Amino acid sequence: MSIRLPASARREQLLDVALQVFARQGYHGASMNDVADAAGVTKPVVYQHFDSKRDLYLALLDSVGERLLTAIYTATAGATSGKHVTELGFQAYFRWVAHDHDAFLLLFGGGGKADDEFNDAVRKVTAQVAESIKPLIAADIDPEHQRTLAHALVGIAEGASRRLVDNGTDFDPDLLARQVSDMAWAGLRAVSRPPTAADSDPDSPRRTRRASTR
Amino acid sequence: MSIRLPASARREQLLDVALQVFARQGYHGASMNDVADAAGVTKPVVYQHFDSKRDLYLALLDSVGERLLTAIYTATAGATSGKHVTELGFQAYFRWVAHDHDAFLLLFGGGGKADDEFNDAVRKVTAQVAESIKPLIAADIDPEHQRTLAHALVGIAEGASRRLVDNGTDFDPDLLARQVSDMAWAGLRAVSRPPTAADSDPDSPRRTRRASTR
DNA sequence: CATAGAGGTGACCTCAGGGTAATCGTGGCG
DNA sequence: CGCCACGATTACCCTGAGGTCACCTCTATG
Repeated sequence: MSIRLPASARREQLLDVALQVFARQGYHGASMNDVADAAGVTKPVVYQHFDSKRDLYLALLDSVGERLLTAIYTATAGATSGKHVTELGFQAYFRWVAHDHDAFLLLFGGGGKADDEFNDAVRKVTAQVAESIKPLIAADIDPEHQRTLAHALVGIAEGASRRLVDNGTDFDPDLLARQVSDMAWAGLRAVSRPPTAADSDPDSPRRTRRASTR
Repeated sequence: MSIRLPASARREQLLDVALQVFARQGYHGASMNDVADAAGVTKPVVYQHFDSKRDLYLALLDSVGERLLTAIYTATAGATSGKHVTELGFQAYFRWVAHDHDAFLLLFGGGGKADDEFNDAVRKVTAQVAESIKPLIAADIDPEHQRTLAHALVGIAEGASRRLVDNGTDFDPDLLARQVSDMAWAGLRAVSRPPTAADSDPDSPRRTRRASTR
């Protein structure tokens, strides 16, 4: 038999272990037995703490999403300028990825289930991140356009992270944040300002900026 | 019994139908019976054309990835400037998403399986897109940094698309491409040029740019 | 019209895996 | 010391789904 643990500790351990297992093997690739084994315990124990596999997985998604969001919120709370917010935000994101590797895989690793409830949990996170980004975007453009750009920025973080995570190489999140936020901030500034001569392209004359995405 | 089709036509139909089914229900959520039913046929027919579920899914990933890549390659072939390439590239991507909705979901919708072979198929696509983007990035920066930015750009397209696809709203891919590529191109230009006074932030003094991500 | 072969089907096998019921063992408390 | 309650286990059920086999049916062709 395994070491006995008080219920609350066991529950925490199960969440920890399940995160690893699901991150590595995906939702379907991981059986409840796998989770139990990884925790050094048998299946019914898992069911004493979580009603179902879904339940366990949702609990994980929530807790993991929460961690990312608070990391970003607290990191950017003390920022003094748009550029500063951008860099600190990316920094928090990449630190989270570097530190909480499995959490990133769980949310964005693609091992999930095509399930409305699961999708919602993930989308809610990205949407909230995007929302926290929106203030950085020039207020004089169409809100729909703003949202598009905000989600594009979230995509930047995801795209840069995924490559490194998939690659398996360790990386310096702070350096990454500088590299990426430099680009992102420059891009953000540009959308609100009239183009300079250097930006224009002789082959595609400047068109008028329309108002809506739809 | 269903309408009889010649083998090649049936195979094409199965690929078509399977794309829809897998895109909507995910790899695990869709059974081979579902695919067969959707094609108006029974399971053994599917197995006459594909050795296994994996086989079918991989065939789909390949064909779908191929479509995206050629769309981008042909679209950007005639471009005359970096900015132009950027816009045409995004345009091709977003048009692909708008037109081949299910293909996007299959590759990036997260309904996949946490499987090395599947991941490789998807990663190969994003890596190739990133590779085609790399020439746009200032050549005077570290190659690893270049790759990071290239993948970040791919992330932009993915992030912007995912929101719209998940949302279910139709969108104008060309408008989207303009909005996004404006930002992206401005960002790309900035990383190669020394920062202007307007870009600097009094609270975070300019640091020296280091060379590597590792 | 007979027949070969391609296209298609119903029924089945097998097994992984989610979930449960009954039981066991042990540590703390009266 | 005895016993209760909580933590854990063994053994099981049962459904869903991947995959296969033997058989059927239609159509083109000589």
